[in-house]
Amino acid sequence: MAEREAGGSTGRAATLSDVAKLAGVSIATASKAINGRDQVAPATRQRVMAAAEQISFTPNELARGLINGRTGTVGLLTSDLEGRFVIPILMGAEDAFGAGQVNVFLCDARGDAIREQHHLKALLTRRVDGIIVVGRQTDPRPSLGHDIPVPVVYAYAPSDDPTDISITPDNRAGGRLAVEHLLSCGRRRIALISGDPAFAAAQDRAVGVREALTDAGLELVGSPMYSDWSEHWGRDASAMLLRQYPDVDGIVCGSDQIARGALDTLRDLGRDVPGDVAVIGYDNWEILATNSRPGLTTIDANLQQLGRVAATRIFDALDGAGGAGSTEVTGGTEHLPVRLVIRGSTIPRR
Amino acid sequence: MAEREAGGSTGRAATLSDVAKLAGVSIATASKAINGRDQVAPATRQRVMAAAEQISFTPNELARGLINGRTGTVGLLTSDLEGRFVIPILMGAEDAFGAGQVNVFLCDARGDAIREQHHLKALLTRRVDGIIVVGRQTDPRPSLGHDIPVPVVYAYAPSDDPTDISITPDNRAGGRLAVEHLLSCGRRRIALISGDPAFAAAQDRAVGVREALTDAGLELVGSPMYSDWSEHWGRDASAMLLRQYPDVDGIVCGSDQIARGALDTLRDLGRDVPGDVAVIGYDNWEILATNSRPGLTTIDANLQQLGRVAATRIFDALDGAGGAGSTEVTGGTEHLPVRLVIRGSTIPRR
DNA sequence: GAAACATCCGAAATGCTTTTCGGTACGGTA
DNA sequence: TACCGTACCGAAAAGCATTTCGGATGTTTC
Repeated sequence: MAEREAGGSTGRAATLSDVAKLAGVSIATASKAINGRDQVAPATRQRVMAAAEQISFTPNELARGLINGRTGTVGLLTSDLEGRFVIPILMGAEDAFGAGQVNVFLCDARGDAIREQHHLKALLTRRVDGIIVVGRQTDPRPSLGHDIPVPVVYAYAPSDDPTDISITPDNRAGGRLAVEHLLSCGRRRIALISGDPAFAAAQDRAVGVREALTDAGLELVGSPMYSDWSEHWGRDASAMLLRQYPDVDGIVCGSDQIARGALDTLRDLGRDVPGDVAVIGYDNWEILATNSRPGLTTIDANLQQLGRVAATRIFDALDGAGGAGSTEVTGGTEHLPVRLVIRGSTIPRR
Repeated sequence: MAEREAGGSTGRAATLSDVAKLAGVSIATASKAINGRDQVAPATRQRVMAAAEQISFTPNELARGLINGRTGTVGLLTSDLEGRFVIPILMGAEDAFGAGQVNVFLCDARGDAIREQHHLKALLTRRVDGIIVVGRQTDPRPSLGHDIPVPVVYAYAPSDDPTDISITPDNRAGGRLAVEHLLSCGRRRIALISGDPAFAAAQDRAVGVREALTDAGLELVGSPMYSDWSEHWGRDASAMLLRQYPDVDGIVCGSDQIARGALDTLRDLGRDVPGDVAVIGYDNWEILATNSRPGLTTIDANLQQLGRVAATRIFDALDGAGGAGSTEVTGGTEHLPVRLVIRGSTIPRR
């Protein structure tokens, strides 16, 4: 009886000893042959490789991880329900090394601290090489603490503990970039509509906006308008803005959603974009930015790059800790540059 | 010298033998005590647990997986760049068993078959218990084949091989549901604006729409309008529609994006929604559906449920294959029910 | 007081790969 | 012919947890 191989879908995976037996060598030799170590005669290597191919042998990464202490896996801990931030960051982390070198466990804690602890424990149990914590705001979040046996990197949302390693987009530079672009489009009467003022993102971007205006010898039209990050607010705020300052010719929006709302209102009021008023958003949320009329110029946070850097920091920390050279991985918050994406809402197209 | 424990961030993780030594028992006893097996005196168990707690021991899941052949991990293979489908499916898969029981490797192939193969190989190497393949369309996709040593389930996009296990939302039922809802709102002159007719989703939903209308003794106003899934098309199509059939009182849209475009045009033309015309979308893409004016009634594909079912099928297949009972896991495409989400675009609010 | 029995614990094998180190065979040298 | 070096190969341990089975207690019963 034993077990049938019928479906092929159940056959126990081939092991190295199967390969060795088939090739007529010892397990040790098979291992060396497959992993390209020397100490193996070319003919023998050939034979082993052929055998491995024949029974489609793939080394068991579990056993491998057991030995060398590295699993080549990383845990991504998030509460980003939309996946808006986490997916690009994940792709970046995958890319940091060759494709398939590193695999990522994605864990969604759904904003629940208990669930986050569960996931954390599960990840440690699986011996991930490191953990990337992704928040959905750029406000500092509580640190996971320092009694974790693997490196932890905080991405997007920095840790509130300055000795942790954090990587976050440079919102201030983003604010500057937005204004500088509007200025280069010849705009001089620029207003700011942003989201919830309790968010660091709102504050930081506003600082950048102000700096750039000051540098140009200008001032903001009216005071910055804060409420929430929604399209509704974008619509309402821009209506108010235009009633009070009809000669505004540029609007910096704190998010693409707000910008969408602003575009809506401008249309309703018969203002031409970008002819009368140029509008710039923030986030480069494709679904919003590319479908608006006109397309939305916006600031992209380079999240993929952010993921790449985060993964790199983890393995830097590992190598630093293990090696004798002690490449001292220092904590602190690293601000990554952002990028301007130009579409029709600031520069006429076609 | 040896190595310092200073930071605490480098200390080699505790092993079972550390616990055993500390508790003054053998490794075997420590294992039994921690895993709640009997054959251990209560007092001994206490002692072991305390020791484990003290040095914060977590069992090495790699070693565990090596023994019992199950790793408790699942690979999620996708090309869904947006993460719009894959995130809910992932959450469902995580939920299928208790939190932290199953961890998911998320791999983004970016639409590249080569990269997909790389990821597939990497996942097998890591001895995942199964693989969920998530497409971004409901059109059948090429099967990964049958020479994979673990169960494979195709989610959202079914496999083109009918002997594979596929799980996909019931688009036809969705189409019916949309029309039935409009009918229940008293609409009788209903039109359909959908996306790319080459997509199965477009066709299936249209079939459902027609069926429901026929059942009610009605016909579609005009012929179904197909082009792409964008807001632009939604705007243009609805403008054309209203020019030709000014008395339309209900529009079924093939996606939320199209519906957004339609809402835009209706506004521009001074039609009241839902007073004059009711609009219903498809997908329940929150960012679009909740921010429109009015909020968009739409069909939700229950993706989280889909992920849950997919994960369940994998472990069913595993148990079926291993067990003697042979719970015969048959292939085929399973259509999961969808759900109506009512907002202001069909029923006046407030 | 001796035999039968239940209880609890530990040595050792298992799963799979890597690595070290000792061993074999062969060609060449004195 | 006796010896040495080289090039290959293999036995065995290590890495960690689980499980089986035999052994060591202590308890009950006749």
